[in-house]
Amino acid sequence: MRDEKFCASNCSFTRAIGTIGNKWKPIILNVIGTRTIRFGQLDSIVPLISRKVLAEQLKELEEDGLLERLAYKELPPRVEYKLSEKGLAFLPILESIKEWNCKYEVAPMPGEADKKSRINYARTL
Amino acid sequence: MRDEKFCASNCSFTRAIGTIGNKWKPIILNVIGTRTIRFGQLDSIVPLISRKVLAEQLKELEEDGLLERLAYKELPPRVEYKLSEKGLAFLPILESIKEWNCKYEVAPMPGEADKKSRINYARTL
DNA sequence: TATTCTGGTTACCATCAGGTAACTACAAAA
DNA sequence: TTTTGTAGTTACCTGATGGTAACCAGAATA
Repeated sequence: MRDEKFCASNCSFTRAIGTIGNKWKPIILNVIGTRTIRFGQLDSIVPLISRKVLAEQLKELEEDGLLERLAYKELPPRVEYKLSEKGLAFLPILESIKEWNCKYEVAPMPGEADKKSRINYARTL
Repeated sequence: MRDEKFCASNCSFTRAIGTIGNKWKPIILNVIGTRTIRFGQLDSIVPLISRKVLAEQLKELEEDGLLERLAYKELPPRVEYKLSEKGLAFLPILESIKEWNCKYEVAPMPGEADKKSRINYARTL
């Protein structure tokens, strides 16, 4: 999921893209935002993602220092995720992507059809 | 390459990620920057990308309004690419990703080994 | 006693991304 | 006459991605 060749580049930008440049990580970071959230919540809030992929992404985000994972030794288990300082510092970038897209996106809904089939990953969901 | 489900979301942010949230597009946009560049130049400047994938990405970027394509009716053909207003407006976001990564990236080169195998996508390359 | 609850992991399988090599057109140069 | 150069496209093939379903522990609940 992480691109190993990109991550091995001597270019900082390329390494950054190798780390967070896939489709799920920005979505997950955006969904978490400033809150603390459990695995099961993420699994139900982020649509279309499988537990397997979600677990992979969370593990990589933690390894890359964007995410903090708190596991409570209980049964049934409880695990909480929240953004680290590095992860929080990435949120303004996500905000500027939103602004950029709102400003320049053309014809977001040709025909206004099948609104119900659409997905919503907004943090407010 | 574009994620069709994301692009069909009713969430603007999700659509944005569906459009530019893959590993090649930020790299290509960064390499082009503010200059005008030909297909063959991109093909040789961006390492590890195949002509096939490069052509796909450029076509999608053009369709999504980030890129302008100027084809001269000559033989052999000449085609020039440059960022549109929308594409240029995305460059500051790439800059902030660079700053973010420089600030928070940890241990970019464990052991300082095999520097020569590293890739460089910097615009100055 | 059987079920539920959580946060995963594993095996298996299908789809897809992406690489390579060959091919196109046509003009100019060798 | 053959080669070169540009900007792709196409067929083919392989390796990665990602989905599904089953399974785990062990306490609490029914």
